[in-house]
Amino acid sequence: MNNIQLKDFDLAKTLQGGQTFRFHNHDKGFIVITQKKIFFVSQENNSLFYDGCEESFVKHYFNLDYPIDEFYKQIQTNALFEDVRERARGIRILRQDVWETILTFLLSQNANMKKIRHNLESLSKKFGTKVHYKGEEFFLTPPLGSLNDQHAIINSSVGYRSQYIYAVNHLLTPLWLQRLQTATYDEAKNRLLDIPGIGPKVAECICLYGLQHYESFPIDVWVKRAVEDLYFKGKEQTIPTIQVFAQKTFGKHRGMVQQYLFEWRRHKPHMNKKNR
DNA sequence: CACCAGGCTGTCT
DNA sequence: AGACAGCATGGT
Repeated sequence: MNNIQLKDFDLAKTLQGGQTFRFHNHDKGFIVITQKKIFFVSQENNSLFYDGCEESFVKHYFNLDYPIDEFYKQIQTNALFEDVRERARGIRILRQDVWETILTFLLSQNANMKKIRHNLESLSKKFGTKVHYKGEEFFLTPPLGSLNDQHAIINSSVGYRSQYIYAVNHLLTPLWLQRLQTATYDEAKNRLLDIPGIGPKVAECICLYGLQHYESFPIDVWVKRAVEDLYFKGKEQTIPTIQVFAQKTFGKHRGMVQQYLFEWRRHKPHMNKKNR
């Protein structure tokens, strides 16, 4: 088994934090599935073990070269609460394939994490390549252009999102994706908003997880509640208000802060159901 | 049974 | 510009 020495990284929090949904527990670690690869990772203290892929891929995918010290310094001084920092310490923004983030977050709207996972598994079983790994059977994430059977999509339990999946699959091209990757944050977001089924929240997720625009700040119900709880005395705010607040308060790398807030709010004891 | 989930679209003010 | 129902499905 190969291994990388690192610090200030938490594999479990990074994988389980709602950025990707295609991983399975395996042997005290995880089997991670993408469009082109399936690999194993586990962590013990400051060692990251991996198998089935190159070291360069692991470093890239888990964003291990991200300037984390600089980020820690910044959040010391920008009014991010101590317990949020401690709860989410070690999280990184994954560097995922753009198409995979488009597919993933089209399937994420008005669903919970378990449902999103189910949606992706279901589509992968129908359209993804079957692979065998460590004695088990898996299906890679369906690539762009492979989701051509509208009836099969409708019958895959993704609900009303099926129409968006079918449409985006033949609307987008490799060239379009390539241009998206060289666009600025504002350009990229606007182009994504032209796609049916992609609104502000999903566009922000794609910009952050698929294009590494750290100034994007996706606001879902959890992040919204986190900001309202911590900075507005629990009083409800509109999403544009929170967007402006985040820009002013959290700076250029507010995408990371967003990930911290999501992690913190989702695990806040006894506050994750009724009565906020 | 009702309500919610990493929301978006169309419609009506 | 803002409010708001409707949307498919699965979980609680």
